[in-house]
Amino acid sequence: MQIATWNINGIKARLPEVEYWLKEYKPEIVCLQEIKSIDENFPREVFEDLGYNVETHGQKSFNGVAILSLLPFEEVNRGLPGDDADEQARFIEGVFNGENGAPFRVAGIYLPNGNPVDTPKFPYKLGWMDRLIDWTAERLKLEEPLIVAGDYNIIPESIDTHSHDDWWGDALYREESLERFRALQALGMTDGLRAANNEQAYTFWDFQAGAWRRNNGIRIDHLMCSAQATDMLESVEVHKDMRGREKPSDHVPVVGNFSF
DNA sequence: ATGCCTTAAAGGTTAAGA
Repeated sequence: MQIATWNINGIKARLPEVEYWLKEYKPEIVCLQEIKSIDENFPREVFEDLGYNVETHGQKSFNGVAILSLLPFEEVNRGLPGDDADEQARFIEGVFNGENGAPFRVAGIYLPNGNPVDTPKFPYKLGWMDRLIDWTAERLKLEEPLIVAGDYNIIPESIDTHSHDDWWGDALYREESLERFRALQALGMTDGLRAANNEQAYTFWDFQAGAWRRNNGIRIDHLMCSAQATDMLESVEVHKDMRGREKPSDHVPVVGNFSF
């Protein structure tokens, strides 16, 4: 089973690319971020025609997440718990039944960027991560396969950037952010690509300054897996080719191949 | 990079992104 995450940077502009990619790879479950659309305007029929069940958590203009699934949803939850005042659409969770009938969970997240760090955006990011840690700790008690997939806006290690010095200090790559990412790992969530392939692979290249041409990328899109999911993880592919196409997103799909 | 592009949504520009 292929479970994927992709920050598409606007469904309206990216629809042809997403459609092409779904037809090419037919992943069972896809978490999309930055749909930049309200639920009513999300082109769900396009995906339903391809056999996907569609659940969205959108908002006007910015953010917004969705899950596309060839499997029926047993349950859907929207919004990261822990702050009723948070109106940003950055979290959606789906529960599915595997081949053996046992449930597994996939959450799609768009973790706040947090820049600039001297503005409220940074404490918002840290608070969001604290809530994600709390939520993850609760879910892990279920001892189910759990995959939290998404744009984490976190560079885990120096190998995940073309330049440690250029990025260190940025909200994506500094102590306060990384200590929370490590807290997720300490709970038992495993970085899928590092565990399965352990290779350098960027998932984002800026639109500006020839970042793609110069391969100035960073790895910020992750498949974090509970022990039960990691046991069934066979490989992780980063679909780098999608960045070189006609109207690309600045992120590329990250796809996990699981044995369930 | 003091945003060097690209997006959405507005509205003849602005805010946001990482």
